[in-house]
Amino acid sequence: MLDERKKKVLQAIVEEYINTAEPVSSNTLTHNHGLECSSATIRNEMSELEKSGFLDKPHTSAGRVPSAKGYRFYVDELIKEDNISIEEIKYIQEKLETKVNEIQDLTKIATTTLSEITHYTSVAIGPKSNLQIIEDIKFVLLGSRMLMVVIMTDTKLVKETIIKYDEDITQSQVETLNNLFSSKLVGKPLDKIDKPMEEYILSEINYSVSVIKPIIEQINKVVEEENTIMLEGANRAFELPEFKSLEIARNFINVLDTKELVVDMLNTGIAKDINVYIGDENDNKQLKDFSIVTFRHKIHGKDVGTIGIIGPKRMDYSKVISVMKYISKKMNSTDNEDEDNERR
Amino acid sequence: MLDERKKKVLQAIVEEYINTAEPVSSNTLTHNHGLECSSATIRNEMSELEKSGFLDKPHTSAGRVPSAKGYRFYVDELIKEDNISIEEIKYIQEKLETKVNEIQDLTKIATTTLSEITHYTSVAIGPKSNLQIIEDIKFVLLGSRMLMVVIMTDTKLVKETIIKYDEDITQSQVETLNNLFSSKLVGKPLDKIDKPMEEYILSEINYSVSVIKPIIEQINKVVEEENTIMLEGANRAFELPEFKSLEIARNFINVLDTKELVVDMLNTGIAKDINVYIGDENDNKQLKDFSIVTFRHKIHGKDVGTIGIIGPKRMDYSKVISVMKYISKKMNSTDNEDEDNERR
DNA sequence: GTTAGCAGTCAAACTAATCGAGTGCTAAAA
DNA sequence: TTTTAGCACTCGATTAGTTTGACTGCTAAC
Repeated sequence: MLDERKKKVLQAIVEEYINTAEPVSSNTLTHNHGLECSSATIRNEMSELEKSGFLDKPHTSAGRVPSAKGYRFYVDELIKEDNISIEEIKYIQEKLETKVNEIQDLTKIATTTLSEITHYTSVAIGPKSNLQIIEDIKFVLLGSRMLMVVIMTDTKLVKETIIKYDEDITQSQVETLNNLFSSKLVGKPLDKIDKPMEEYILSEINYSVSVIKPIIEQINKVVEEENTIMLEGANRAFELPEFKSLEIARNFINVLDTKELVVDMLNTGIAKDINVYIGDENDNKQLKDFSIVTFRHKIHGKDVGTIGIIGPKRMDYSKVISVMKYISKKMNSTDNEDEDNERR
Repeated sequence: MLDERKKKVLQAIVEEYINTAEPVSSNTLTHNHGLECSSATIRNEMSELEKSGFLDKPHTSAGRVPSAKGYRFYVDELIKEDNISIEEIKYIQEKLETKVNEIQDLTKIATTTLSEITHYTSVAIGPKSNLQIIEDIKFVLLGSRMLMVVIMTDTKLVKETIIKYDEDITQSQVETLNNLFSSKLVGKPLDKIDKPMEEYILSEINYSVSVIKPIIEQINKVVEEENTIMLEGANRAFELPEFKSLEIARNFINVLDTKELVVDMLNTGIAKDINVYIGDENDNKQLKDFSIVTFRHKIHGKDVGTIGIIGPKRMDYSKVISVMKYISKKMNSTDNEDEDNERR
């Protein structure tokens, strides 16, 4: 499709633009990048690249900037080597080796590290509830009138919720609840308790509906609830020249402030190890000026969360992708060790 | 200190500036506010108010804007009546009557409502740990290798943490832990477990240190941990004309993104029901362009959290303070009902 | 196919001129 | 003594006009 030199020119333009945020002129390329030809030749190449839609021109007498198509080609075809330093690898290793007890903590660490190294804003959410299997469910009485329900899934995600009663709950009631709920729900997907199941549970138990009802309500509520969103380095975005535009800044804040948008953002696209959405490839209009790169963290092949980066279209894709690849690999290997431990 | 007319003029300027965000001229006041004198007279008054430091002038041929001292006087002396509508009262009542099981949920609702009504950004944090008394502590085994510790305090705040083991934990171990820890810690302040106590616990128990150590570590960690920060309506700030200045916008994001700053912000000043910090009254430089209004939510006279508003210096103090007063009153009365219930 | 060279383009930077909202002062009126 | 009308003055904001220079695109020679 594109001959070797055109590829080189495109690559040089993308990389130059990523660094400087200024439209790239034919001259800059002859001087700085190892292209063995004159600016006139480069102009010809640029002109053709523009015709085929890889480049845009802000106006006649400016240089060229990559179009969405240009970035896409760059990401898909032109990034070859990993762009990650030994120091960065060491730093990531160190961070990810921190001992954690809950997956959420690991996700948090990964999200922070990702933002630190790439200097972009990173976000993360947990897995969809109904993809998980309930592995254990326990009731705990706090004081005499607060009852906590704790649910653990096969991915070791722990959800808890509290019900407050107007009358005392006895320890023997708690035992009964423990037995009943674990016999009925363990092994089932973490999902809303449906009517038949509710009826069944109610029929099985010999005391007040007023105790059981709120429990089921609360479980359904906590299950439906989207997982907490983790957000790191939102302030870093403000260092970008792109943020001089108030509209862009506002869109950015708006997106990050709207839970649904972030969830959407992280949930679109499932196919590859690492997903890249460039500018208007995103469905959401407010995201048109941004690019998003995501990956899914898996345990035993099951999703336990999605971590992503949101930055300008002019994002340093090669760095972001490399770092993400490494973190993703590292997180999987950590899981495997755990798995091994558990099997021992 | 200030005669009646000067007060009137100052009040008019503050209110006009709050509405328009434009420097206020002597003319505007004669036309719109019930001041029975000419613009010349007002100019004389303004000039004197400026000399005594209540007003600032952006430049010679602009109108006047209130200085920090001006706002302060306005807040302390000139706001008389409540500025809250029946609709707003109804809305708040409705929201705060939502049945909640945990205080955090109530705090969250209050924070959201506050932001919705005032159109400013609101933040909240929980109480300082060591001010609370442990009322119950329970251990729950999840699966065979995950142990959850749940602590409830006298303010009904619930903290939980998880410890992951490499070997199985038995149910009888859990019982022993339950007995030991509740006998030792219930009634004590929610604080780090000190060395002597640790020694004592270790000496009392007849099985492996490797089980106990991580528990104490985790408890100490979760106790030290600052409470989650709740943040509502950060995007609303971007509607303000003040945010045209990139520096201000960046400061704002920076503050909200730095946990320590938000905690600081909410923790300074404890004296009054409602605390107002105007511009550089704040210690932190990054807050110099903002004002902060906070109040503490109490149960049985003990702090259970601080809720605050952060907005421009040109904040609608009368509205914010009125709404906050009402929410604060309402939250306390809700607590009292609970208290009554519990005593019944 | 490449390149030197030159005309043409256009945003950005600079300059000058004008406008007008607002003050401060003075002197007369109340 | 206080208030007010009136006028000169100030100074940022706006507008228009000019220059600059970083680009491209084309042409013609290599």
